[in-house]
Amino acid sequence: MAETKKSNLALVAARAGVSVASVSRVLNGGSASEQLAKRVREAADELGYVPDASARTMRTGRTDQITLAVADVGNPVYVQMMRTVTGIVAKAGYRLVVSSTGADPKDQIDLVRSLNRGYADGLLISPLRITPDLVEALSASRLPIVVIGTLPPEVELDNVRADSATGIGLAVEHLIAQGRRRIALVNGPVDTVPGSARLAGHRAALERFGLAASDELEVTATGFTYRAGHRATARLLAQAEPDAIIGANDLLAVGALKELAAAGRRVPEDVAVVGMDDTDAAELATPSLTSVDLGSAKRAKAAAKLLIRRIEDPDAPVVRQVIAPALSVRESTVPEAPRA
Amino acid sequence: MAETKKSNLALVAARAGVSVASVSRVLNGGSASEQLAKRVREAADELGYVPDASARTMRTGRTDQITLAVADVGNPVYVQMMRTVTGIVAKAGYRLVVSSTGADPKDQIDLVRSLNRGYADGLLISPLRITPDLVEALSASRLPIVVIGTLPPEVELDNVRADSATGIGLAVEHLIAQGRRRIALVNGPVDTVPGSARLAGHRAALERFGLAASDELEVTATGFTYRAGHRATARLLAQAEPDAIIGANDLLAVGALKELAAAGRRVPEDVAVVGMDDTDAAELATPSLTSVDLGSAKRAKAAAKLLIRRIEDPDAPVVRQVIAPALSVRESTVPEAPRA
DNA sequence: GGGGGTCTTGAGAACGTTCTTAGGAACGTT
DNA sequence: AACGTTCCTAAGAACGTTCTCAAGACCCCC
Repeated sequence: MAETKKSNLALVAARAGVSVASVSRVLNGGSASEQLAKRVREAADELGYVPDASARTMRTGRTDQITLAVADVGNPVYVQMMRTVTGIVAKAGYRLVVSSTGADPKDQIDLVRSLNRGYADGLLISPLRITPDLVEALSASRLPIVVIGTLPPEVELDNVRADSATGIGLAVEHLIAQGRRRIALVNGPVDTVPGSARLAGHRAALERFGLAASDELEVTATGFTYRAGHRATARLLAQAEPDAIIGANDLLAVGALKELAAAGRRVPEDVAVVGMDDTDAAELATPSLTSVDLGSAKRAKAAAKLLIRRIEDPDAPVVRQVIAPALSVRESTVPEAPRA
Repeated sequence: MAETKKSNLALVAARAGVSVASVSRVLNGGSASEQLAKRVREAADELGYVPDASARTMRTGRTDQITLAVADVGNPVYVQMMRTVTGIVAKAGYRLVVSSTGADPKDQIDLVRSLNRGYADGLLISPLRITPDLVEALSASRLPIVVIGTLPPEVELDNVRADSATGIGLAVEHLIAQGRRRIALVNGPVDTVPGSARLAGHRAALERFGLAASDELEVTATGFTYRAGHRATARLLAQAEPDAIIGANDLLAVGALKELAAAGRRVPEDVAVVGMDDTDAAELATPSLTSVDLGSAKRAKAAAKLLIRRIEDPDAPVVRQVIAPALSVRESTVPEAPRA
């Protein structure tokens, strides 16, 4: 069947002895006589015809693609989101393309701008840092956009966010129930969206339960990575004697586990550890990691649905959703945790 | 500046009082008088002009995009590849889009076919399973393609592969040097490219060192995941008494670590464990995992360069590269492994 | 048997860009 | 003063598709 040469509607039409319009109609399921349809399909097969995406896009204004922008493909929480989103958009007839932007807001701005060239019908973005420039670029974009993460309240964009504060509250409550009192936070950079939210959440939770927050119990890692968590925990142990550590995400918490082991502290007997995001890394860790499920899969799902709605109805009212957190208890906080 | 309405070259040209051709020339760096260039740029700014990607693509035949198809975004080895590739293609002026296909060859075939519609200028693909249909689709594609992974020898495609057999040889050699004799393999599905290669490599290595290969020491997990490794190792321990376990990738090996801990075996004292791919997961594990570096970063880099070359010179001779493995020794095989 | 309807098909415009071709102005040379 | 060069700019075709519009064929019913 398939010829090697690139073919187009005109060639197919010529071969079938019909007009270009008819070929297009047949191939797109329009009405046509059985006889003509058969001739067209045969000709298309023989020529190995494949429609050209850019020509179709130019004509229709649609790409049937949705872009998911993630800051760090190495973070398992984004992996979870990718998996969820892929399924949802595929069901609605869109292809998902993933764009890894890096942590720099400049790259994200470039991406948002470039999408205005018409690479995709919509954008799902979960920015690590929200700068005024980024907000400006997002707002100015012609493209339907749904932001996963917290936005300034005045921004008129569909938005699904986690509730870090409540999530940390769950962790603190659980730790206090286990008799812990010196509950430290190994945070990521505080100029990021999750970093600032988790710092505030930590302080609020301690206060709520009548524990004094102290600078000693808060350390800031250089990123949301395993290695950064490792180093930051070393600093923490040099300056304080926590009996519990909350990592601002699972990777940081795993880094803390590592450093605690190296420092000869037993987990959870000497120090309990809690992660956040409840990703595969939490289950995979030794001991397995109690983790705050911030609903990454639910967030991704809600965001994807919101985006599809927005694409189909650009004038729909702006929706802002908050996903409630939950706690997954594992070995790192209770000696006799249930095993899978 | 930016108007909200979508604009095009004709609008810019009208506003600047010049022809469409001149606007295009100015914006693409062609020669033009300073005066005209200035008028054009001002008009473009005022209208918030953004060129349309599909129109440009239709005219030029280029998208300046490269697609990377990965079977499983959750596998850290692909994360490593994505990171590497992003940098290389960006330097050459391409945008990278990642497509997550799932393990089903059918999805991969769909992707390859759809790319013939002109979504990208080239494809980087690392198939888990190579079926005749997939080979057929890859060969029939008009698009420049580089395959990361082993291909049937008759396929005329640029290709970069790992050397699993030698890699497993390194692991076995190292384990034997540590006094191990009953060296088991926790493999992934054997109908996959890496699965079959690693099974063959295991048998060859045992034979080479004068150890008898036995079915008891080989178990096959349902996938290359942490959970599958966990379960498969449980089966292994029920049927044999290994003093060393090689996981066909790091996730399987981490699963083995977990199961060994649950079964009360000490690592590395009772059982040594080696992973493959040398990903972040190996360093993150407790104890940290000795792992065979199959050169995923190097492979990705070489493949990206090959693809760019192929795009720029479609008639270049077919290149097949093999990346040599290396062993990263950590705590899971030697009691006193060096710590980072 | 004629009028009005439905159904099938084709011609051609349009989407927004790039690039070829060629016209005209300015300038230098003979 | 005529001619050749060079530079700048404009006109218009082309990429491949979809979709509107109109024309023709056919059928039904009064």
